[in-house]
Amino acid sequence: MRPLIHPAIDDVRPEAILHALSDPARAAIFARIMRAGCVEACSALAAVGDRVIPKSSLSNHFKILREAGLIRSERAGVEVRNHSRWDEIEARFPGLLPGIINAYAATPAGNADGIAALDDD
Amino acid sequence: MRPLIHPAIDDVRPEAILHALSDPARAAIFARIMRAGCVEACSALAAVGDRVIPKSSLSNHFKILREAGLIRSERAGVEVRNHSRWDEIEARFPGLLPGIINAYAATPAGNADGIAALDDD
DNA sequence: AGCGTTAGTTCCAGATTCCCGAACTATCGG
DNA sequence: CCGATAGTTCGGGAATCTGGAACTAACGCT
Repeated sequence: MRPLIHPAIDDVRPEAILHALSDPARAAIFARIMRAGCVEACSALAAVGDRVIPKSSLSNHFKILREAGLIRSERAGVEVRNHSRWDEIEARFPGLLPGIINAYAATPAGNADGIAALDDD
Repeated sequence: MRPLIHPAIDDVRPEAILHALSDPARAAIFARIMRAGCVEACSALAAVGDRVIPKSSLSNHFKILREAGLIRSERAGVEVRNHSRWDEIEARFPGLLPGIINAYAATPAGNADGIAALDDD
């Protein structure tokens, strides 16, 4: 159980972010973490929309989001607390994340998965 | 040889765009088509950065860009002319493409592949 | 301390997707 | 009709994705 690798902000690559968010389930998870500011992992997110996601897949999704630099995960007792790295990424790649989140929000499927538009908040 | 399918703009899905552009080679190709307004396909784009791309891979890249809704391809004699669908996509998903292109442009690898920042044009 | 429970990770095999050389098709110029 | 050029399709090995099952770690309780 290795200790949760996070890339430095300067090592974050756009293709990793796009790949991570090109899966609607991961985009929905990220939107939820972003919105909540901090969401504990698997148990709280066992479903996206109406689709149930197995624990192992969920664990893998978090890993991909983490290694793309989108979230920061820290162990808090039994569970893992996940924060979005929104501000860091917005500083490095301005407009990237808002564009992506709003694009999903402009879509029926995205809405069904709980991705809502930002309009600066 | 079926006749080049393009999705209607309302059928374009964000995940398809993100997936298409999550490959740096495809992002570079798209940036080039976008910048030139219109670029004939394979022969003119046989290399991205310093990496040579085989014809079959290139053909596949164009297909993915096309089916994601990012470009429109039409046969012109022997060759295929590709146009970016930038305006349509910008109207449907405002800020999405600028965010992505600028993110790549903010990166050494992206620059090496010829992706330059926009700053509205 | 020992046990049960809960939270997540790791392992692995089947399914899917990606990559690219080789063969094929289509169009133009002579 | 022939050759050359532009691009697509085919096929199979490589890489990646998915999810069930087994495993590990941190409590809470007695």
